[in-house]
Amino acid sequence: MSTSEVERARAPWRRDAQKRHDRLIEAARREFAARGVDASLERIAREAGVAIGTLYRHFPTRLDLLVAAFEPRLQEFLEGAEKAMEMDDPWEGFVYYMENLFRAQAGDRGFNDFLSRRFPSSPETERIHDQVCHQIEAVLTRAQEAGKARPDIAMADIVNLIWSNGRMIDATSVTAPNAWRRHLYLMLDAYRAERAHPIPEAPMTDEQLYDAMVQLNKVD
Amino acid sequence: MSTSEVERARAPWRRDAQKRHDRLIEAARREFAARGVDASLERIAREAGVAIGTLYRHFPTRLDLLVAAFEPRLQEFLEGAEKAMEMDDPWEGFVYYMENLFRAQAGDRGFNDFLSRRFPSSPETERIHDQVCHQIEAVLTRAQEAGKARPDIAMADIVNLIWSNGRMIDATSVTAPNAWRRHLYLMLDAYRAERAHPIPEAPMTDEQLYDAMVQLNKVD
DNA sequence: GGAATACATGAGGCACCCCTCCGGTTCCAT
DNA sequence: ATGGAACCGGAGGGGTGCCTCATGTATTCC
Repeated sequence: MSTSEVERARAPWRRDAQKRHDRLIEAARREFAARGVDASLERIAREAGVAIGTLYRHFPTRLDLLVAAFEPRLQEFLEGAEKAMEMDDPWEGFVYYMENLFRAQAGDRGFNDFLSRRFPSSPETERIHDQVCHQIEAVLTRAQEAGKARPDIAMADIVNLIWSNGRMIDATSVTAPNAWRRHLYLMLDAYRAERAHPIPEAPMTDEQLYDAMVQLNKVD
Repeated sequence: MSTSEVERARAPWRRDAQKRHDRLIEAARREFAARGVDASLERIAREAGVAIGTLYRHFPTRLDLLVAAFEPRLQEFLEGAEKAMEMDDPWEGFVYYMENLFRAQAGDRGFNDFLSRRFPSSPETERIHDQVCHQIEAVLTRAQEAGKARPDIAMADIVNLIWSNGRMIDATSVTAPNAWRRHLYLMLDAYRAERAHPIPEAPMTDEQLYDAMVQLNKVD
């Protein structure tokens, strides 16, 4: 809906091209959501009732299609994130942020993958990922400065939670679609400042984190 | 080593067959460890310097090869588990069990997958998985009865940790090979009785858990 | 040493997937 | 209404993987 308006404004497209473009995005949304970011492009084209060559004409790379398909879910996520920042209680804000994040992962396998990985070849997705990292940093720091979140954790630990949750969702989305929520609240108990116990390993550095997110693209 | 002795005793094999059998298992160990349980069988055969038909002759299904290849790592894991049961302090035992478990996952991508999934078609692996579930149940219950582990958690929650850790390892094994340990100790803080806050979702049932572990075979 | 048997080989069928390229089609402006 | 630009289709080349089976080879035992 918002997509077609924006896109239509962008260029004076032929009407048939516009129609196929829209159908491709719809099919991509379904397939990515159901099968993750590695979904078959040929299948998406088939699903959209369009030839594979046409898909490549509209979206030269997988990431182009990905970005177009995730737009609405990304907006939804960012709105929730903004709300978290505005909450009075820093801990409540942190909890709200995490629940919003985990829910976004749970709703869409593609978006789940998207949040877990990075795609160095795409400046557009890199920008989005940087933004999310900054959000996490901010919401966590605020909760720490209020004395509610334990001070010995870092952004990398939250990314670890994203990976954890991503896998939980892969396992449970069919069988126990709300299981992620239990896991989240259990994890939150680990992040509270009260009675925290020391951790015998340092958090990952920013480089390690980045490389690890890229690594997930290679893991089958 | 222990494998070849056992196998040699099992049947009066031709010497060349024995040699190829051993080479296949070695190659399988390497490949499963590096690429997970979905590693290419053709590649394993190539790696072993053997034709694909020969692989299938020795191991009619992938699971047959898997079981043969994981034998030593499974033994290692079970020994650690036994030690955990024998520790005096129930909480120490729980921690030791979890660290042993996570370390086993970290050391071998195939074993990592193996612990996260179930394979309904193989009675042999089902037996192993049942055994692990019982161990978890025992070591957790003991820590709970001693008042050290929070009483509102269940075996399913530990399996969630297995999934979480499995994904963390996929992400970090190349980049930050000890990251899983930090995550574990953070998680342990969530399991302590003293820190517990209520959780707004029930644990997964046994059926849900089983189905979820099977589901992971289908997720790409 | 030779026959019988156990074993190994690898081409080949099938099913996916990625991506390109060019002949044919559709649309729109004139 | 028609020419030319924009667009589309889909065959095809290259790759991976699973698994089978007819054919050829090695070993063992007499």
